[in-house]
Amino acid sequence: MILDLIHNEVKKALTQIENTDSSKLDIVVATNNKFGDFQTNVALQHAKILRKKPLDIAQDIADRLQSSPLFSKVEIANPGFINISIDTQTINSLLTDMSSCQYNGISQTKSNETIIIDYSSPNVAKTMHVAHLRSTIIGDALKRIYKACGYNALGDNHIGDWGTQFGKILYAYKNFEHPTDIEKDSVAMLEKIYQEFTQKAEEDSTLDDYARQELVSLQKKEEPNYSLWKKFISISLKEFHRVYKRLDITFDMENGESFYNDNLQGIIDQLQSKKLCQESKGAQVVFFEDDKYPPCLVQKNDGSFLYATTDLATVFHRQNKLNANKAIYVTDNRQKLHFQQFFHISELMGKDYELEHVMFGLMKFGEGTVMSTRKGAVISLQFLLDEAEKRAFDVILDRDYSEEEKKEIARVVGIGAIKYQDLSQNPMTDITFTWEKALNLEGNSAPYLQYAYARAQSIHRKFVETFPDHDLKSSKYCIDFVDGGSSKETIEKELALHILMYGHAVHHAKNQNKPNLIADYLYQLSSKFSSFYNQVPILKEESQSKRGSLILLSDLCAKTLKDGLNLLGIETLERM
RNA sequence: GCCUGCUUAGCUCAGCUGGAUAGAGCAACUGCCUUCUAAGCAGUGGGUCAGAGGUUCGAAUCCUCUAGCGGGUACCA
Repeated sequence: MILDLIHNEVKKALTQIENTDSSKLDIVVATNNKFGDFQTNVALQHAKILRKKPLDIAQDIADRLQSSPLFSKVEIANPGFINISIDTQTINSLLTDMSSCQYNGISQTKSNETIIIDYSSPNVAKTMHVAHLRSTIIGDALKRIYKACGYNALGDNHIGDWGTQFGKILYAYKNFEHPTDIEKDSVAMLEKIYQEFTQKAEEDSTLDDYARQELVSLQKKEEPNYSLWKKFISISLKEFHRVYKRLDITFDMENGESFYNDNLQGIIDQLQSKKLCQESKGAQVVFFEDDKYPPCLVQKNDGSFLYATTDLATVFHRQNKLNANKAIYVTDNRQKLHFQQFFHISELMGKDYELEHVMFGLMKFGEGTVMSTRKGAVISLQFLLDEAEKRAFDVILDRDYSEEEKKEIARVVGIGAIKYQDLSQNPMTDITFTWEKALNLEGNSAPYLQYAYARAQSIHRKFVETFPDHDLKSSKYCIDFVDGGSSKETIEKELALHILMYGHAVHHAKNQNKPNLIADYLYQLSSKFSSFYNQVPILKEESQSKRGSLILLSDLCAKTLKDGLNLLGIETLERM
């Protein structure tokens, strides 16, 4: 909002000058406060077009900006920067606007577009482990961010509930020994017999044939396989949902792969009638023009379908039944080619909305952090969360809270820390898992942000207690920074300006599908608040009106922290 | 082979469509708890942005090449 304001003002000035192009106009926060609050390099960009010296152009623009009441100072600097200082009255009025804004300064999209976010997607009969964290948490954050910007964002959990592995599981379940009480410790049991099957099949390949028979029987919906399959799914879902609940993750729908079974043949028919696929080595294959991508199989030579087929069916289900305007898939970057292929195919088939693949890097494991399904040394998500909560609990062990409060604090801090360490990193880069980092509760971590919030809330409580007659509703922002002001005034203004950038940060994160941009913003916000906290004792401020202004600023900062953390799916605490 | 991604401080990572002195956290070191919560604040040290060219007023960022590491590449998802 503040940027839009400046943007419009500069644009106005620019249009008064001939042959300028305001489409490239970019306003950024000044890199150093000696360069004012914001800066732009439009003059430099126009030097060539206008065939003038950049400094002259900058001067011309600056002259036109001087008269704006929004700015207190407009200066030019070599080689052609324009440095803009915001008038404190402007800041005060923007803060007032933001305080009363129900969206906390996040501008809302006018189109009521439906965005499907496809994330998490665990496989039935497999334990969720740390590597599943990324898709789940990033997808959930994206959904929250899109919603905050006014979109109709829907989460879909595309569960892996179909495929060849079920033949193996069925065979193993029927023939291997396992606890009869399937409800107990069940996913672990299913996983165990699956591993057992894999081992035995290495020695005895006839097992694979038996598994195939079980699969065919399942595909024909024959009993008992069909019922068993349903049971495996319900057991798995039950366990997944326990984890989701702990992580505060929700979905608007959970259409697993099997949901699309009845549409798969239709996809092949369509591809064939449009001559998009052809038979090759007994399978149905899509070839791309100029061999842009390697061929993509949509039906195996035994007639069964593949990943790409299901995904194509999903694309058109979302188009026809959900009226999607956009679908975002959150998966790891190894699947890049697959997404390129089926995105391209769906384009040829007449897809009429936008598809986007948000990829993230692999989770790697450092020394001493073994990660192997075969060796059974997996770090389960449950275990990781338990550890995080334990670590958080230890920090407050001696504090004067009830046992129940301590548990709640440990829960919020522990889960928050796990989420934050993932979300604060650029999704694209590989993430190296270490216990040290995952359970870090200091520095740039969730507790740091939660702590800033809790401190602000604490001030608020004490403020109300100490000044019971103070009417907060009649308080006004009165930041009155003057050039060369004290460090108190400087940090106050810096904090205010940063708060005003919240809406921009959220949209930036949305446009790039990078929640870490919000994490970054919030870390800086907390850091500025912590400095402010140390330098400006609000309750000691003698002027009543100034005191009122400071508490409003602290409150707005707290509100923004809470709002922003919520976008990352991280809870806040009133005390910790 | 072909396609594709990565390489920034001792470690883990930011760095937006090119902009002013490349930033954080951890680790190390120095101060600060009778004052709104020290999960904190203030500060110090630490860099050939893998290497070489190019594009231009200006490059960690864009282009080309080289090296190292990773991922993908027809019946898995």
